[in-house]
Amino acid sequence: MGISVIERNHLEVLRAVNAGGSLTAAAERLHLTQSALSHSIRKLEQQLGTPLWLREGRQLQLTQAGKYLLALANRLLPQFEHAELQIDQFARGQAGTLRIGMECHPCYQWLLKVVGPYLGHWPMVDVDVKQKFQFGGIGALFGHDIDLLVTPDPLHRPGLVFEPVFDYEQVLVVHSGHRLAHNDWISAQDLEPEILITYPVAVERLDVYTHLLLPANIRPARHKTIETTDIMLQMVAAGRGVAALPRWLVQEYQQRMAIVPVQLGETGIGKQIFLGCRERDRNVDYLSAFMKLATEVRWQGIGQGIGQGIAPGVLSGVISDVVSTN
Amino acid sequence: MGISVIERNHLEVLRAVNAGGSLTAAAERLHLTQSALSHSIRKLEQQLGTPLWLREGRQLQLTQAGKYLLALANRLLPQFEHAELQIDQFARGQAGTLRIGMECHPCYQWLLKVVGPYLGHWPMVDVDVKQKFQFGGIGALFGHDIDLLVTPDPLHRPGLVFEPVFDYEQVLVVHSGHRLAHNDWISAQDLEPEILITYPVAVERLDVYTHLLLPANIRPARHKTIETTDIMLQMVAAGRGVAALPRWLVQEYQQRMAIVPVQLGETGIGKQIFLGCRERDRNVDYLSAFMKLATEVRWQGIGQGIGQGIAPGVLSGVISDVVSTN
DNA sequence: ACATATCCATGAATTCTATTCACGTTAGGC
DNA sequence: GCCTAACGTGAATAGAATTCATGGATATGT
Repeated sequence: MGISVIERNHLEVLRAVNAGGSLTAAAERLHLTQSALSHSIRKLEQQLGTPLWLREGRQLQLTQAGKYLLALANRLLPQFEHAELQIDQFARGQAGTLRIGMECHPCYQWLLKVVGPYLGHWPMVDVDVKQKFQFGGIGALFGHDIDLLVTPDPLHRPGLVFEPVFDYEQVLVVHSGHRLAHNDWISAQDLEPEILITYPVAVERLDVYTHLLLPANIRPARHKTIETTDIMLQMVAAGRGVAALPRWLVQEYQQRMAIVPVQLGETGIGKQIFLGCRERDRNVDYLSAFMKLATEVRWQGIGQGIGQGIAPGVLSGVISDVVSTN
Repeated sequence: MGISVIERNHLEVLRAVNAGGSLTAAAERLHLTQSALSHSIRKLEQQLGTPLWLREGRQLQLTQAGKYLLALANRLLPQFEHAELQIDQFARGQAGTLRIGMECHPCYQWLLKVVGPYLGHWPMVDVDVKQKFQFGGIGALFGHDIDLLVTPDPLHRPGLVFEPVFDYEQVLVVHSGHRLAHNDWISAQDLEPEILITYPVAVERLDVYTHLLLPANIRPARHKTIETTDIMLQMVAAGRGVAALPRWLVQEYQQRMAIVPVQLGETGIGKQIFLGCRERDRNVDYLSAFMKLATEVRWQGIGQGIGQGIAPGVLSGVISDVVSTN
């Protein structure tokens, strides 16, 4: 049983040197003398039996072992840091922070409806929403970057649990004066001359494509991507293109914009959104409470939409809370 | 910027106390005095601002914060430990250990054909095969428990890369005197009176079910599960049941056993096996070399089978090398 | 080419931290 | 009620990590 040689400390050093570029800069970051760092590094290298940097002139070049440790540092240090925050919350009598990841753009509006009541029931829990993941939502769950994942693509695997939280219909949104505005439904051919606006994600994740366009082997005249739902709908209302969004979402905006939802395809495109978490976390009370609440909200008005809409002020207020991981 | 308070050290304490049940036992494990532990724990608890254990009489009960840290320890410590081993290998001039995970039972025979040449080309790389995963193969990849995954269910997600490595046909194996032995193909109805032998995995992962039985809503008379391919085929050869396996595998055993492969379903069941790794690792030379070699082996005789079979001795010899994670 | 500013390494001195030792306290078993 | 097993505490000590002072090496600018 070899005793521990790599300490958290060492990982901090690797990260700092990498970030600072030089030993001296790293020392500064760590509130240490350059000398201290030099000593500590030398000792570590001695214990490991291999150098971590090649000293080329006054440049430090990571060796293979060094790169390996740096990767480890980037992986583990965030977990240490988050653990400290979490424990600090425990210490203050709070239950912790629920980090929710979102893989589906328009679900944000739905999430807000759940988060509101949730925060009321669990005053000692903070909620944090993340929307960008280096390794995708699933990776973020496995990597403990988030605790819950809202996604249209569940993945029933050992270690993860998904539950459907709501169903909706994906429809085409067009300007109310649009030639397709009064169609019963839209075919792939109907879209051929159109400008299609979508979120900037891979085509495989866009249902208009997978369910309608790709099977018919048809592409719209143009395909533009826009990040935000609001701007997207502004474009549609201005007659500058068409978009595919959940029906309930369109209905909420319909009050104040000249837009119309139209069924996509002969049978319509049905979608399901899932909420997933790590299996181990199922007995974390404030987490399972969120899942329970989320599944209950399902029956409470999504799809009826109009009248339950959220005031724009509230909406944008909460949106600004969103934290994005690089 | 709060400075680090949780150290690897502390995680070791959490784990040791949990394993030992008492402070004294834990101290023993850590080659420390009980007093040292007590001091160190007190300091940690002070810094965190919350107790990690409730002292109930002479029993230690983990608090919420303590449980949280214990989970962290169980997650992070193995990574530290593996990193130390890996760096030790770097230090000895070795490239490291390639940890291959397997999610498909019969692929083992295929893997052997790749590992042999690979070990020849990369004398400084060790290979380790793992077959059980707490969180499934994907979880093991994300959690850095393995570096490569052999699986029939690839998952194209950001952060992971999969490549097909070989195709094969899944066939029914029956005793050569079996009533179905000379059928052109097998229908779901044909299986109804049979005893079906499979590996002990979920029905959804068995192609006989997903492709044949479930669609027809038919179940075989009995369903037995057996761990090992050899015993499974012994059973089949003894007329005690039928099984579904890759055609090439059956052909290899056919030389020394009275068994016959028969096509499953009218069109046959085609399968593809994939090799996956973390995207970041793609530029690790010895790892990408394995993937390259694996894709090349595809054309070299799998499916022709007979004559290239592996001698039973070699086979079982290597099988015993398999390391299973709890 | 020379001075200069950076940057890293080293050894001895120092400060700080972890560990031990010795003892006290508490809870449960017989 | 006494004995054992287990944890807590304070002072003493052994052992680390950190600093200080310094020197050598390498780029940069004039």
